[in-house]
Parts: sequence; structure tokens; C-alpha cells
Amino acid sequence: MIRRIPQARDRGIPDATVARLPLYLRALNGMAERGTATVSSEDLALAAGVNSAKLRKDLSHLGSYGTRGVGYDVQYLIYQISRELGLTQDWAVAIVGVGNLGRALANYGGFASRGFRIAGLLDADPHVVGDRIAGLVVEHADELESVIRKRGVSIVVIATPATAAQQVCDRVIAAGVTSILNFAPVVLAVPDGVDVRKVDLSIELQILAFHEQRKANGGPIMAEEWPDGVVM
Amino acid sequence: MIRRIPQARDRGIPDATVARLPLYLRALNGMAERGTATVSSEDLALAAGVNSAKLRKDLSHLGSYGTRGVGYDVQYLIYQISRELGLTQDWAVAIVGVGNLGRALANYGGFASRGFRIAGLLDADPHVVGDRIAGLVVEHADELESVIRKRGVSIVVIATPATAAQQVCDRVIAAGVTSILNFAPVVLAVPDGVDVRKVDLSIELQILAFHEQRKANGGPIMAEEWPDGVVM
DNA sequence: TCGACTTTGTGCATAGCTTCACAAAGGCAC
DNA sequence: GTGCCTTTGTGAAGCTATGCACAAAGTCGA
Repeated sequence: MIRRIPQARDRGIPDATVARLPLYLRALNGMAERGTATVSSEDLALAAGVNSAKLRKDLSHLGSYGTRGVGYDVQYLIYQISRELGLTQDWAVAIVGVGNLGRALANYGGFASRGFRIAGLLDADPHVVGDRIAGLVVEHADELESVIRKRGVSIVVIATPATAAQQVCDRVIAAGVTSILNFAPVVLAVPDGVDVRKVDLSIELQILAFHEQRKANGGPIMAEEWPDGVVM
Repeated sequence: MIRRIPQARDRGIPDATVARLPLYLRALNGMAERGTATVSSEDLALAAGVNSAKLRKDLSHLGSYGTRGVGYDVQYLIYQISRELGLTQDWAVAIVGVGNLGRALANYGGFASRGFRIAGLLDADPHVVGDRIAGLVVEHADELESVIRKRGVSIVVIATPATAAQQVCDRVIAAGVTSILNFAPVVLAVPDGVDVRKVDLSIELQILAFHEQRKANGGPIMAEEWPDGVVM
């Protein structure tokens, strides 16, 4: 009865591998553009910023697509990874929340080129509704369910303020969506079977600050006590 | 001679733990705002979306800040986590690339409230230079080194197009910066001792698409062969 | 003061991920 | 063909992270 939702154990492709496949795909696309026909695991690993043994093991989870003594056919590998990731089909994506971040996402070219078609932009602010962004007219958030159903949206991007995120989340799940990309700084509560991925702009900075502090101090501040004057 | 740069083994705090501390901090801040004085590992874990044993083990790496039978003092724990992450000091951050994403970052309230002060906005486009965003005037990218040195910038956010990212990266490293948050879809090459964290808007969508495909098909497409008509 | 109750901190077992190192497999020159 | 060279794919080992389960440590009422 235990169903681990965000895991990729279906056919045994480890999550860590799935997370790196888009990286390999990007490196391969760059090579294809430059006309490279085949590539060794060593070179591809270098371009993707990983170690070559890891790359080979990752690819081996998809199948045996290399040729010993030669390497991997760039075009063929692009196809295989794309297929595995589900990028050979078209995904209709709706973006909820059209602030600066929503606009940045709507205009980001990296989506369309990978099979992600933006099928709707929605916002609750009447001042934003009706704006034309990236070729789409912003619709009112009230239309959320209807947009999802009519346009076959299967992935929803939440780029709303934190306060609205859970409500939007509940509604899109009720409308049948099971894949959500959340940019709002909240932990969304979702039922089993729904995948949520989270991108948090400030968490990354905080992790950097941690390392930067360590570099600067050569160790943590040793005063572990509560400083004077702070009320407990 | 092997120096693992992006690792946090300085005082033995695992990377996985460091990555979750900001999450706990956010949950704690919410509780503090609602006036909660103490919290159990169970409740805090619930709010942060992790399991309580993991939370306790994470916190135990920082020290023994809980009280058995009671829980954790919210204010005290906020202080300890903040200190460990280096958020009790002020960090000067420069954002390079003021497109939609750069603007979203500049306007994002989550930075200022955590000790990250935006000390500079830079762009290479003369049409953008001079714009006033979030209280700052956008400066020309030529000023990069001077802004970094004069304002004590220690963390740089790269929000430029992919083509400019490596060049910007090289320049900020030459100017002494060792912590970089990269939003451009490229793998940056950096020397030892420089931390790069990467946020990739399209990789997350691709991972979602993978899981969504698995849900839809109940397994991978079984045609593993190269489709007819595609040139190898 | 004492005993019942709560909750932390952690030893241990397990699962997952990374890396090494090498046999197996294919290409290529002659 | 044959033998050498390159590069893949993978077993095995080591490392990191997770989660259980419980002793230790504290609170609180009587």
C-alpha cells in the first residue's frame, strides 16, 4: 500500500539518473548543432560536467546504445533520451501567476524547443488579465479548470505569491492535473499520485551563503551561545 | 590534493542537511509569525514536508538545541539555523542580466529578508541600462569588476542568456567572487574553490514530463527501436 | 520527591548513489 | 583474417543518506 510518488522506479531508472538526463540532452544538442556525429562517454561527461563512469552507468539504464571502441551516435542518443524523458510528445503547460517570474517563464525559449507548449497563462489580477505575453492573452484565474480541461493541460506551473499557491494547487489537482512545478516558497500538500517539483530561488542563495561563510571563516563561528540581549 | 569544492564537510554537516536547513527556517519563521513559542520535531517536520527522524538528525548536526519532552524553542532554533547558514550577516549580491528573470529576482522579497542585499544590477543592453528596478539603477556590464570590488559583492547571480554566461562567470571569478548562482542553461567551467549552484527552469519540467509519461503509459513505450525514416 | 508521560538524540540496519577497475566488444590497419 | 587499440557496460566496493526504534533526558502533576 506504500506508493512512493516522486520516485521513478517504474522500470528501474534511478531518480538521480533521470535528473541528469536533461543535462546530457542539452550537451548532445549542442554537439549536434556543431555537426558532431559521435561522442565518447569521456567527452560527453566533460560537456555535461559529470564523471564518465557515472555517465555510462546512467545511459546503461536506458539500454545499450553505444558502440565499443567508438562511442555514442549523437543523433541516436538524443532520440533515445528524448523518448525516455517523454519529450517526443507534446505537453500542454499552463502557467498560473503572471508576475515577473511568470513572464520570464512564458518567454523562456527552452520550453517550446523541448515539447512543452504553453497552453494558458492565468492570473487573478484584473490589471494583468488581457495582457498579451509570448503570443498568449492572459486569462482570469477563474478559467483555470476550463482551460485545463479544454486544452488538455497536464502540467501546471505555479508562479503565484505564496499565499495563493495551495489554493491553486488544490484546484488544479481537482481538475485532474498530477504534475506541478512550484515556484512559490511553500510546501504544497498534495494527495498520493501527484508529483510536485519545487524551484526555490532563495534556498539556493542560502546554500551558497553557507559555503561562502565556511570559506571566509575557515570554520564556523565558535560562539554557539545565544547572544546577549536576545530574548528567548 | 583532491579538494571537493561544493561539499560541506568542513565541520561535518552533510550537504543533504544543508539543503534542507532553509526549508526548516522558512517553516519556523511562519510559526514565529503566528506566535508559536515551541515546536516538536513531529510538527516542524510536517510543516517542512520531511519525516521527523530526518529532521532530528539534521538538527543534531548543528548541536543539541532541543529540550526532551518539550521540543525546540522556535526563536532560538531560527537563530541557530540562521547563524549556521550565515544569514546573520549581510551578503552583497549582484545580478547580471536584467531580463524578465533578472527583474523577477530583483523584486523577489525573499532575498532582502534573509540578509541578501542586492548591491548591483548589470546588463549589457544599453536600452536596459539606466532603468530603475527595485530601487536600483541598472548599470552597464562594463562596470562589473568595479561594482564587485567597490561594494564588496561576494555572491553573483547570472541571469544572462546562455551565450554570455561563461564570459560573465570568468570575469566575476577574476574579480574575486567564489560563489555563483547560475540561471543560464549552460554548465559553467570554474576553477577549484569556486562554488556554482544551478537553477534550471527547463530541467525540472523535463523531470516532470518523465514521471507524467510513466503515469500515462503504465510503463515505457516498448518500441525501443529507431523509428522508420529517421536518419542515423 | 516521585512516577508517568513526552520528546529528543542517536545507534543500527538498509537503501541508494558514486566511483573504480576491468573484461567484453567492436573497429581498423595491414 | 589477425592482432592491436579504443571505448563501452558492469560487477564490486565504498560512501552517503534514510528511517526505524529505543534509551536517555527532560517536564509536569500530585
